[in-house]
Amino acid sequence: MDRLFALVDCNNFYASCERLFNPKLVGKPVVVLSNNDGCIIARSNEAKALGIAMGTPYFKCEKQLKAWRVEVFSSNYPLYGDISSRVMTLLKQLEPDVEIYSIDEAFLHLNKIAGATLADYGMHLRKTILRCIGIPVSIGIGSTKTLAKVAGHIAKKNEELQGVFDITGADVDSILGDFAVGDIWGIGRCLAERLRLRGISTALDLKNCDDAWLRKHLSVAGLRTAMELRGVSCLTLDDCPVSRKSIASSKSFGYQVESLEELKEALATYIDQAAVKLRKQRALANCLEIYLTTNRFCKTAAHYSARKIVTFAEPTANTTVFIRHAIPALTRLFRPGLRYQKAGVVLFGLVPESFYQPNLFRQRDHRASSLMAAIDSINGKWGRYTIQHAAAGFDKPWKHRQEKKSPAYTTRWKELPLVKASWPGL
DNA sequence: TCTGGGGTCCTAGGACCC
DNA sequence: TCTGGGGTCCTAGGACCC
Repeated sequence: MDRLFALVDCNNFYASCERLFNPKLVGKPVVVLSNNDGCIIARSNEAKALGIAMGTPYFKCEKQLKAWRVEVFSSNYPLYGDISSRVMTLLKQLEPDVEIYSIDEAFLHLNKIAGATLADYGMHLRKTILRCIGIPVSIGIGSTKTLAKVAGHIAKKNEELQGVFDITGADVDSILGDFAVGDIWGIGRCLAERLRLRGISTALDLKNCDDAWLRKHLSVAGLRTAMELRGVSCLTLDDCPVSRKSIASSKSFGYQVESLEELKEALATYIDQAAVKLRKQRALANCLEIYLTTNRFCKTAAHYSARKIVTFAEPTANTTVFIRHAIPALTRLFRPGLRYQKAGVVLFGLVPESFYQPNLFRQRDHRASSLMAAIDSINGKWGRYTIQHAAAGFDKPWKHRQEKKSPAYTTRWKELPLVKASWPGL
């Protein structure tokens, strides 16, 4: 029996999440901003129809959006994360083999079913998700992941398909001939431009390229993409989640920060966030990288960006150790008189907790891991920052902007949606 | 004034080894 | 004049993804 791939992609996911608990947004143009209310990262169909481009800096289009009466939201990750896990849980109930690819996409394995077309089955999945969760999805079906992605793209763009397209039953070459090379999964802006200069502008052109040429100019990844377009499956369904190889935390500041003290607070806060993720993954880090940067768009001052990697004597998940090593490194990178825009931390060289190798010359500090576990448990119960390192500061004035955030409807008791009912005659 | 954040993979080149 | 060969590991940088 042929195993086929389906890609389930939530339409305009963040904008759709905002609509779930705010039905007055239905039919209206909605956009969602990135962290720090910086750029537009999600748009409803109505917003797309107005010509609002993905990634536009908010400050450049704020007036225009107001004039068009576009509804604008800061990103609300607790909400999107929760809705995403509901969609994924439902998918796993409907199909056994599911790979969660991103917050709004999943790949599935489909089996050919006697008596029903794959498109019919896709339609059934789509309707079930819409009925149970309220999120519209597009579904693409193909013999490889890359072809399923192509099919998903077509399903989304062509209304008459009602959100589902099965490329296996279609004239693949004629579809690929109309499909821009830059829209292929794995071909980004740079490669698309490089290909275009060589006269390769459609997916069909790429599919028909010579293997040796592809290997040389686009590396193994490009060759693999072309193979997948030919129907040769090179990418498998990855249905057990792999542990991360690095954990990062960084954010732009709400204003340009000049003082070392504020940078220290911010960095300690980001370290704290990354360390919590690390411990959740039951892992230890061997290395930590810190970096800070001034505004790269600023034309009046030279851009400064610096980073420093610290390696530990033994892998750890202890926030105190991370902060103790990071602060001196930050102090060395700090240049007075500059206006810093962003700082961040990356924990890497991760190993599972169970792989911990004791240091011959040192005794493991078991009290530290108990302390971390206690802090995580308190913060888990009473909320983030209930207990924290003093180094992370308290007021955090440098924090990023989030001026238009909707409530955490599904993850905070205090922010549950209110339902108002009125009865005639009462 | 104001331009996101968090990941992965691949390659080239240098350092180093025998 | 002519300065090895083969291998590993690490890092930086570039490209991609959502």
